[in-house]
Amino acid sequence: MRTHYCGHLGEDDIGKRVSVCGWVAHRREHGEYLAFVDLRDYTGIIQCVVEGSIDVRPEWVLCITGTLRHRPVGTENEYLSTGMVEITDCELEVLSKASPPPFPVEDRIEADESLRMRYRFVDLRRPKMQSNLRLRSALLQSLRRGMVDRGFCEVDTPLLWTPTPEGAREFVVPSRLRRGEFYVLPQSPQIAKQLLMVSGIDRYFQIAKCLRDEDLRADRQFEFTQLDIEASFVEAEDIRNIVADVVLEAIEAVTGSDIGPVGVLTWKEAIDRFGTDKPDTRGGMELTDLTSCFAGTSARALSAPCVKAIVVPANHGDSPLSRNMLDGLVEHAKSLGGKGLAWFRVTRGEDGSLQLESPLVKFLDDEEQGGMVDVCHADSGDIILVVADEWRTACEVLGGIRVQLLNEVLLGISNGSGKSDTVVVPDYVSDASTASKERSLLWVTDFPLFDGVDDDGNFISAHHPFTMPHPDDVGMLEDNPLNVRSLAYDLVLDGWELGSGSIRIHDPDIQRNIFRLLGLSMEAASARFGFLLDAFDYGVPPHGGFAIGIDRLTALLAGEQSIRNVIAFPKTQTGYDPVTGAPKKLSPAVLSELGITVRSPHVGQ
RNA sequence: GGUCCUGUAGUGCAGCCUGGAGUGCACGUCGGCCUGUCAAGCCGAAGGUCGCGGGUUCAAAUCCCGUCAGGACCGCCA
Repeated sequence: MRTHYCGHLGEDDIGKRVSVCGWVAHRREHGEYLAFVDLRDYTGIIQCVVEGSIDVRPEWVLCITGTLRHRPVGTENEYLSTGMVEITDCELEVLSKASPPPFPVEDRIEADESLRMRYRFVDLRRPKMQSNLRLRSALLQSLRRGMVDRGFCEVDTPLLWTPTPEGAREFVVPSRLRRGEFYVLPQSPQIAKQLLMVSGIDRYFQIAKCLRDEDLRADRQFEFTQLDIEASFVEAEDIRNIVADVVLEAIEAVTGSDIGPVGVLTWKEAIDRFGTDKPDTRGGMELTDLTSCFAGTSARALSAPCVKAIVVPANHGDSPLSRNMLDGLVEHAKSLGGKGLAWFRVTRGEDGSLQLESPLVKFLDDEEQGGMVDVCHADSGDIILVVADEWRTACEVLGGIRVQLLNEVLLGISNGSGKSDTVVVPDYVSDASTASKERSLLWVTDFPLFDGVDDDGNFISAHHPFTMPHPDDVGMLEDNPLNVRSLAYDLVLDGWELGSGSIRIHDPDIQRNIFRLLGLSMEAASARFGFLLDAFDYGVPPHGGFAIGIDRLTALLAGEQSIRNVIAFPKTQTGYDPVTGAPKKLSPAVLSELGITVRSPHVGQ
């Protein structure tokens, strides 16, 4: 049926009789004797010349057979990859007619997202979405190749699984054969892959679907894809090197740019300097510590165990933020859990000295004001934003403000889908290269082992209960557990957490101790994942692993702000699938067979 | 569970603050004209539950309350 793809035709093919298949992108009729049809497939668009009148409409599916020739001099189209040639003497076969599409199949038209979701099959025809899906495919292929080349063995693990202790809500699947009992869909293949280490698989990987019943976000869907990795007889450094190599290779393969090497920050440093455990190190505005400046301050707003600041640089000597924007930031700080946000405008007084303007200035003595300006290296026109609180809260609130400023106010990051006003069908490789620019790729290491204490006084795993404590800190497990670091590490790209991993506990004594601190009795532990503990009795190698979020990596490389744009059929924020209408009610017969009675919502609460 | 933004013709918007006839723009659709366009051009036509419900008012797209849907975020979540 087809001899060539539309976008592949070029001057080398001139003179050939060709057949192309695709969708009508545009049609231009010039009366009775001349018409043009632009036919589109995923590779691009080719112009076909029809001498006579035609009856075709946009998005009809055609097979066009004709002779390829040079376009007449002066009619070439430099914006089209096939713009030097055209198909003439066309025979048109209509393979399928089509209703007018609900929105134009072009990148340059911004269609409403809910409409795009409902007609996803049309949306995916758009060149940008095509390039996103193909970028994802190329990325997966490269990652898989990288793992296989390093001796990793791809193993499938079950989707019908058992509850595991990772903390996220799980999707539940009723059993028909064992009425009243349930499977859950895995939040990750974590325990399965640890079992595989006991089995001597040595190096495992899987491109795995993970399912978590948690609220959705721009970077979170119920179901997402991870490159899941586990290896035996390794240390954290080994895992990190493998992951870094594979990821850098894959990024270079699909974008053409080498963004290595991968930086390293400890968790404490990341929080201290950037106020987040997933810092985007681009854009400056690191956090400055002002605690010592306000050690004995009488300003109640700044009297706290920790005082942190960021300096927003002057914009051509002028204040970078209006009063309105500052008010917005104060609100944002509160929504992030801060008590507030203090701001100070730095100005130059009549005598040439730097002065501060702020509602708080009257509460600060000269030494405090001068100290703040000095420590911040602030200059006229700058704005100093200050949060005073416990160390972690102060850092994290200011970190959230920093992200807000970098994303929305200062950088004005484009979403990458806004196209220029050309008709070039973007080639996914070159498009991704354009989007890559400068990147911030780094490891965050030395996470705390515990995140805090729950209401019952038990410690909460920061990662999961099988994470190995840092060997240097094991002595603190009894006296000072919250300061114990773990052998867990995250990979962070441009401020997005790309993945995380750890060295696992393989020593039963340490594991028992951790369970105890987590408030998990051995009975409770063995009820939940006794099969893993059993397995560990039969010869467990030291092991550790990692998991990389494919959706996020693809979105970043594609220049997309939401992973929905790199997933073929995503769900909305309320978990609805606009294409199929899922989730739906089940018939009483089906429910009965499963032994399930549905209580209507809002009853019995 | 919460905060914020959006909802007007098939599509993308303007109108809303400051109430006065569904008021307008562009694209698309349909019809006509047009032999080198490429987001073709020109002429004409059709196309509306202003998301939905209630309230205020002589009068509501506009103001108020509620609700639904989509989105961003907090909580939650590797």
